[in-house]
Amino acid sequence: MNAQETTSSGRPRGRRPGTQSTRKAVLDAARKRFAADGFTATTIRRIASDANVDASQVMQFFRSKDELFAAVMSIPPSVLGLFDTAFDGPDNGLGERVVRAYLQAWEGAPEDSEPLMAMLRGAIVNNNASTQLADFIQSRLLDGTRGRAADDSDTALRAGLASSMLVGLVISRRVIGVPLLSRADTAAIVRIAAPAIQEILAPPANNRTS
Amino acid sequence: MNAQETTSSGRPRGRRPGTQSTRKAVLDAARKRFAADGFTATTIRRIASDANVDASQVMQFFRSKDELFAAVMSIPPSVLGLFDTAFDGPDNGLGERVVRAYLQAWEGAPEDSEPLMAMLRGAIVNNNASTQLADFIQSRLLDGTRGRAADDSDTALRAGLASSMLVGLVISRRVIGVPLLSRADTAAIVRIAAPAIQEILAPPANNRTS
DNA sequence: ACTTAAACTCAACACGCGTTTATATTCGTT
DNA sequence: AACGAATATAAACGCGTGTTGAGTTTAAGT
Repeated sequence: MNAQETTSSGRPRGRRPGTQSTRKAVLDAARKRFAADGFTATTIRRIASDANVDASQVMQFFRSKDELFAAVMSIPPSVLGLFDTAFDGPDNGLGERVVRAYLQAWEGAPEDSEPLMAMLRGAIVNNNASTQLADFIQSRLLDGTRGRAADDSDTALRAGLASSMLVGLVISRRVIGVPLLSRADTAAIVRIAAPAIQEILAPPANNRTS
Repeated sequence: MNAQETTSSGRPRGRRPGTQSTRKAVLDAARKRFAADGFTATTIRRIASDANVDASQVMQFFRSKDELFAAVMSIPPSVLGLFDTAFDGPDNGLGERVVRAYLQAWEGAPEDSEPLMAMLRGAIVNNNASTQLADFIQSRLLDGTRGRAADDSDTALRAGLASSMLVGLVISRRVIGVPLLSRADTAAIVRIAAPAIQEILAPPANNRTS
């Protein structure tokens, strides 16, 4: 099955897939909506209307709301790069670089932050999103901490812990909207949070287990 | 208006309010459901069925889904006490006591943790919940830190920051379900997180601003 | 010209939701 | 016994949802 009529020269017949401009428009609208309103509150009809497209076209390109959401959620490479480079350089200042990386990822350019916000908002309601966010929290810092200190069994735990705490900070600022935290500027937050994260990722010897 | 038929002795007529057993059953079922499934995924019909009650009775006792949710979310006094007492004692060990208080509040007895879980899960979708959680994050630690250190302008910020981070930890463990963090036992988490929180709430002098 | 498939439009379906209305039953009070 | 409020039951309403299918138009191939 799935056989396609071919000419003698083996080329497919019929109209060729055009510019994917419509698909792109839908994807853009979906990313914005999911990031702003969350998974449940976002409707396919609304996305379609935002993209000036019929709702059934959305279903044609992406096969369901879940698949559309999954397509929106993937973490942009530019964000991954942000975290990778955060670990370059000496232990000294590690906490600050990591905190900055988190804040920048979630508060930087819309193309970067929207998928992350969608992931964050969706994680409570959508299984796909919570798995993805769990992966993110669990593994993102691992590369950075690996080989940095004596490789105890709790290096991974430390990485996950720091990550979860920083995600909590972002949630409070951007999702819940705690006034005190939303209002505070990046510099103040970095100043306070950086030493704490440093303490977790590269603790002084007297706090370590082994 | 709202006048009620009264007898000559001024007492109201008609059947008196009975035991509130049904209302209580609904409230219990709702608390469990909201905590487990979140606001949107929880339906009134399901709550009613859990409580062996007709859905329209739920509407009679609580006037809407939102009001029912609000009734469920209030933070239990026993939890508030937990935080109050966490700040008794010396600066030394403050971080550990606070971390323990958070973990215990969210992982202790169901009567304590369910409203908090409902609040957490609801905060993404329900305005009421996010306001309540914002209040919680912003103010819970304030009492504890007040008067503890020189009362800089950023004492409140430090309190909110620590709170948001610990909430992030709880979200990762209990809502998102990051395997690494869910699996880890309380002792390990306290050991790693306590110094970081201590660093935020009662930082060494060289990290402070004023 | 004719065929094929992609892109698009329109209308409808089935379902579950929060909520309302109407009606029946219980039961303390007069 | 009669009343009236508290409580319970049953059926339905209106709406928005994700999703489907049928039909039309457009573009690329022979």
